[in-house]
Amino acid sequence: MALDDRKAQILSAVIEEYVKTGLPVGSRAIARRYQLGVSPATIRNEMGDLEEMGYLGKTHTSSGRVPSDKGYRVYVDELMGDARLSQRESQMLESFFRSKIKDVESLLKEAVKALSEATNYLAFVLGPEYETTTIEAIHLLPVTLDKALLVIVSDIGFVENCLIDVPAMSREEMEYVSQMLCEHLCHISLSRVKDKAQNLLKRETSRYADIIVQVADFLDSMTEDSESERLYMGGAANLLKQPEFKDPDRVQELMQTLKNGSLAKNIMITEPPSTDPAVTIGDENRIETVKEFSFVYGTFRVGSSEGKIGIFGPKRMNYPRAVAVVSFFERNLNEILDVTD
Amino acid sequence: MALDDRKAQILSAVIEEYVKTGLPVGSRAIARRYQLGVSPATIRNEMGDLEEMGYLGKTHTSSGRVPSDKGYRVYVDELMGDARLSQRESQMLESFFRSKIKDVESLLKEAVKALSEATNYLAFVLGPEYETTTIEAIHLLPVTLDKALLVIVSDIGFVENCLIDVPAMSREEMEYVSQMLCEHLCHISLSRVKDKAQNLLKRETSRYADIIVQVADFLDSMTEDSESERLYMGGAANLLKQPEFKDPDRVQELMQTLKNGSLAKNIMITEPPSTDPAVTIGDENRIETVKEFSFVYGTFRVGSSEGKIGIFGPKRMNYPRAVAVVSFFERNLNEILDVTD
DNA sequence: GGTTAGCACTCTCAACTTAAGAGTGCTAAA
DNA sequence: TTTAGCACTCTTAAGTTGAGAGTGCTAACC
Repeated sequence: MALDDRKAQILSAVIEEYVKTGLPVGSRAIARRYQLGVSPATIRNEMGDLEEMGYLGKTHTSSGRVPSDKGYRVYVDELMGDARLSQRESQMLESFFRSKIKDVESLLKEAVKALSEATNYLAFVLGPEYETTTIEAIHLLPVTLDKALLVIVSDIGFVENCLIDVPAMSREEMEYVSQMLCEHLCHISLSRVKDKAQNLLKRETSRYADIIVQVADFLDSMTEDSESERLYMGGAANLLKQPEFKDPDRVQELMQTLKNGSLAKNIMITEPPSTDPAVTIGDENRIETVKEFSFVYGTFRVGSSEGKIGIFGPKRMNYPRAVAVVSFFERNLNEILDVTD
Repeated sequence: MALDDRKAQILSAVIEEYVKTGLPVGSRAIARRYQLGVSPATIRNEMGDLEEMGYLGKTHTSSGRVPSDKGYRVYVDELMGDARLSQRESQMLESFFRSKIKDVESLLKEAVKALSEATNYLAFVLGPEYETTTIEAIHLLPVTLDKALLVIVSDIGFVENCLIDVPAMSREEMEYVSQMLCEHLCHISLSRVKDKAQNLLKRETSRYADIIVQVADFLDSMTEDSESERLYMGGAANLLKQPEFKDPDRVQELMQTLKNGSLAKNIMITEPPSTDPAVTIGDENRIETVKEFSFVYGTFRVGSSEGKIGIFGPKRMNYPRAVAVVSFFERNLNEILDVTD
């Protein structure tokens, strides 16, 4: 049985109604609120068909209908229209983007905040992968007699720093060490720079060996905690507003999910349908704990690597709007990161 | 009526029992589980007295007793013993502290994480105040032709950086500008450095004026968002485990409280009883939204200013342990920050 | 006089009952 | 093919009830 026009209309109506209210949708409600020109009984028959085809489900024998994952999928892919941001809203977000360009990291953090507020779901950014980024500059700056500040700038604008111990040395000498480090380690991807540092260490048995060891350690720690550190989240409290979280056990569960990095893992291992922004719905996700949720996310490029920005929320999500907003952020991020690069 | 020995024992017993179970405590339970050598009826009489004195309350006429804020207070001040961390635990935490010394900011973040895990409450650090810290060093580093990295190191080891636009200039010239900035702005507290920058600007009408403006802007933004940025929190999910958060509305409320900075505000305006660590209980707190909670926090000094580290949880808190753990963190933080300074 | 046993009384909580309401599926007629 | 009608199912909220826990009071006890 194919999805004829009327079935499509009814499916859309059920989903939109369900997204709005969170309650199972009955034939009456559809007939009343959507002018389809047929009686509840007819709609009932159609809904029966839709259920048989797997697009709708029931919570119990005599309840209204609830969309299934498959239902959401066909809705997202074929039925729903494009939502557009209001002029006012897109202007506000636009000016936000203009004002927050300080460095990549804080830009991404601010974007998360804005995205979560714009959608009322949890927003996240999965930062660009460290492995493929390269080191742009290394500097050593005097702080006190025996401490120096090591600053590492990557090609994508991330700046990391830490204090290291140094033997007492003159300004010029420190300058020289900086130069030396830069010469050997700059413009090399983070995944390979560690080996380079090792090599450098072998040749250099002088008083700078200790410094090189500390630089290498720091480079290590940069890539090491990348997994969790690269993920920024914001607006978790938004999720609690959803009626699906009336149950405190589920809240617990959700918090666990957020903490242990399932979000990031899921995005990395779930093959999204090839839309942009990508939408993965419920069971399509690969990590068990997020199979009750949906993702909408886009990709942004910065330098030679890429990151993701998107939202995470209940399957019962306003997809047209979610797609529109995420798409907006994706576009703007790409523009800005391209320019400032 | 004074708190004689037996009343004190019974009050302690009620509080400890209530902290354990979260349920109102009856006279039977006390008689059974604590060997006080008297019958439930006697305990009942004593509990009646304790209620009249304001140390205990009831949830309804024929329920067991529940500690009042005043009850907790006298318990914390006079009745509870000192808890000690197990050797194993203090060793683990000790070694954690040794391993995480990278820079002040990440040390504090890690401390929050560890503290929340050790106590199972929400942990927080209120970072040292920016206003009173001074600038230790300013550096300008070339990144690309028309961009430079501005790095500002404060006396307490915080490092902030941002990218700024610069006219094309030689290495030496940039070095010179760095020097110039440092000469005029270093060793001055952040609250006064903005005026200095203004002065500098008046004299300097050359091509560096634009740079100085950007530096001033950045200094501004550093102090500006200090309020919220200085507060690190961790372990919010822990709170959800508490039975008092079975009710989703309260969870909502709590999340709101955490988001809008009530924690920090409360600590700043609430006069704590002069113990160390400080403990403020329920109604003693000044911000309305946290009057159902307790704080246990200590002070650490770093450079010329100070910060707070502590936990936030329900009034029904294991105070002996909370005090022991927070005290441990406080001590260690002070030691480390004193040494690395 | 402090302590205790006994007992009536209060209140909560969980289990059960009930009635209203929403929704379905089926049948038969239009 | 559509629709009206109707019996049936299931949920939900609002009582109802009984068991259990706890109290306060009184009177007896040491």
